[in-house]
Amino acid sequence: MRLKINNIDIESILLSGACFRVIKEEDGSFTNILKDRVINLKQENDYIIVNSSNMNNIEEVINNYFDLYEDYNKINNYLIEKCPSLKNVIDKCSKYRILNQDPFEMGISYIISQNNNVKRISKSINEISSKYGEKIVFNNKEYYLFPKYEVLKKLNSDDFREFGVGFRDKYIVNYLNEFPNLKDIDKLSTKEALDKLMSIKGIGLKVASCILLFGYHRFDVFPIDTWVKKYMVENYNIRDDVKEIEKFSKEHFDIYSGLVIQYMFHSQRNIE
DNA sequence: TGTCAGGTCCTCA
DNA sequence: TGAGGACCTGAC
Repeated sequence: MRLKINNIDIESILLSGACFRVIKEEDGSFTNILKDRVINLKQENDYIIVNSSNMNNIEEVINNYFDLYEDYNKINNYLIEKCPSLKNVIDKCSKYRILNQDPFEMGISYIISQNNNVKRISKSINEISSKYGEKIVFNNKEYYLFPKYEVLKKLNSDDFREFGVGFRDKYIVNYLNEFPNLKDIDKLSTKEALDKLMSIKGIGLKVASCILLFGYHRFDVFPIDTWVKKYMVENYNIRDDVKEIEKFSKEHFDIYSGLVIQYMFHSQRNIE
């Protein structure tokens, strides 16, 4: 199926580091495992060619996944008006979007991400999925969906240690124990939601922020990591201090701080 | 062989 | 209140 898309670059979005299960194919397309299906996408200018193990509702699935219902032009114009120095970085990221990904999967993925690198994070997530996720055969290859909560909640820390997650094994178990209490998180204020996530031992500010930004689509959190710190220190002449960066972000980027920080991370890692 | 990775927790001033 | 070290592990 061929779908019209507006002003996005799927390669830079999928390889931005927020998506741990995407595979870049030799033909330039991308195979990715979503919550309930495997998709293969190839961008040709303003169109993407979509193939999937499940074509049901596919247009809506793609539009939602790439956040195409959100008006980023409007947000970007608002940000440039509020903070003109952002124009440069926003221009570089005009085709970037925050993906709508599964909150449960994001929780476990970002717990695994702490003090870790993308290659190893992906390896652990793929191995957990291969052992406990539903098998999908697509284009004559086997893929595995991310396992359901009901399956993973039966596991203990030793079961997770098998997948190379190291000391994070018990953090994952803590998260699984608390996950049922997170179902109303959308109703909480951002601060309440962060506090709730951070009450789980093994989830700090950075991981909680990533879960809210990438799993719950909260644009007003601050996932400040080493890349973002570097950018802010170099470009805004502020101290290498999370609290100071957070204060600055809130003042200058308002309810879209998380998006701006992601733009900075994106431009710092992929462009400069 | 040592260092590092998109952090968090714990201990100790 | 915050600085500094420990923590799993595999890639380079």
